[in-house]
Amino acid sequence: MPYPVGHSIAIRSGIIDSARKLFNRYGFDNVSIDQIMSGTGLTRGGFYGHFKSKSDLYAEVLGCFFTDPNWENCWEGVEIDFAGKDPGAQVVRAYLSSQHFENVENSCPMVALPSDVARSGKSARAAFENVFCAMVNLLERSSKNGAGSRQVQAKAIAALCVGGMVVARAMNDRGVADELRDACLSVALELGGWEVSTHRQTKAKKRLRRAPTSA
Amino acid sequence: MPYPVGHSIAIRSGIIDSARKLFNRYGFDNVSIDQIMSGTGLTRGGFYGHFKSKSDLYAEVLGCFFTDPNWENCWEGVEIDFAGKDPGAQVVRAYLSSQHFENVENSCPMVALPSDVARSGKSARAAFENVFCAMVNLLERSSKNGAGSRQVQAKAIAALCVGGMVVARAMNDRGVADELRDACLSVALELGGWEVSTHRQTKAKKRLRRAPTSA
DNA sequence: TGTACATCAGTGAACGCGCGTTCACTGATGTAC
DNA sequence: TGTACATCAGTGAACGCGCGTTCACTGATGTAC
Repeated sequence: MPYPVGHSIAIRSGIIDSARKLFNRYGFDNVSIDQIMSGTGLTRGGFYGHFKSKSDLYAEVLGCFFTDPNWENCWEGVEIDFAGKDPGAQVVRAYLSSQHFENVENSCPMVALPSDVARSGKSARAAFENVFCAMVNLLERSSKNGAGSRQVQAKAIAALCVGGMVVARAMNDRGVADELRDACLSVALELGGWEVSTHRQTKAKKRLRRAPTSA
Repeated sequence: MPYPVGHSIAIRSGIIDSARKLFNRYGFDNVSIDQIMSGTGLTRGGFYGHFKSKSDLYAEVLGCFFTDPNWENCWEGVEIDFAGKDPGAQVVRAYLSSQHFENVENSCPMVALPSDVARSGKSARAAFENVFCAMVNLLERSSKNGAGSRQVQAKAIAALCVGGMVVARAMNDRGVADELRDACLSVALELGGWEVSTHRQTKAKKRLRRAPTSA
């Protein structure tokens, strides 16, 4: 069945999507073009009809990862009401949730690929920085803590979220990892001046998949 | 000059040392045996006189990274007086110092390789977990904060240290990275109930190299 | 409506390169006599 | 002390494999007449 319904653009974004998930799971350097193309149901030769080279794809996925204007869409499976009450608290809860912990494929790339990015070039690091700063800004605007500098607190909260998840993912014992997430969550909520709810499990709901956005 | 002074053990630990630095810099998967052996002044063939395979070396370096009983020796360039005043505060200052930020080769592997470890097997993750827990224990014992659970605080402090550094390393702008380190430092010191000194630059002193320990 | 041709996305064999691994060889050191 | 041999760490050419990339080919779709 060499000619399915969709046309070029759909296949192209399918390749990017396949690459995104594989990168999250195996890292930037451990994914072959064969694997990526298999993920879309095609063979390796077809790849070069859509991308000039592997590093071309690399750059494009990075953009998709990090420079989406709705950065909250970068990591999926989580729904946040940005107009609702305490969006910062919602972000923190969702970020440190067990859903996000388990969903490696659709993880926030800051959690899945930080050391990979640290070894990468300027553009990757700049993109990472943008996303982190966007997260910090959101947290700062939503903060309710009167004591001390809100900006400093927001930075620490973001570092707690990302760092807590990165470390939790690198652990072997799920129980220890869960305790770490919980500890980071309660301290982060306190730092933001948000209510520490009794039921720790976040209210984040699974979404199926975001609709494939244009661009 | 094929036969320098040292004998087998010295060369073996030289290989491990070379690998350790290269892993810190390029990640587990981006280092070839050629590179490792070049770092010791030998050629690739000689490698297999010391190790059964590349994954053998991998496992051994991991042990050297993470399971050293003096985990503080895992990351170098920093001197901490564990019998002195507030060793926890010293660790936090040293961990988030610009020296540690800059010294990628001798970095704490938790900062340099977290996503690599997350993708690795049980043993790597267990080793990572041990080091992190050792850090948490040290911080907990040294904590002076009376409010709330010290264990929860210690976990958050450790996550702030590791996470702050991981994120800072993945950024492009040095100034933004420095601000993040500073923010994490002041919040971490507050969480531990330690004095936030006015001069932020840590008192950590460079050491030349730790003496090659036996085993 | 039907035929012939152009287009074009995808195929899969093939190429080149890098890297892990092997192995016959080298040459210095240590030892037996 | 001197000679012959064993040992042994390291050398570097070679092998096989995986992967990025190329390219001639295939076969379905669209279009001209």
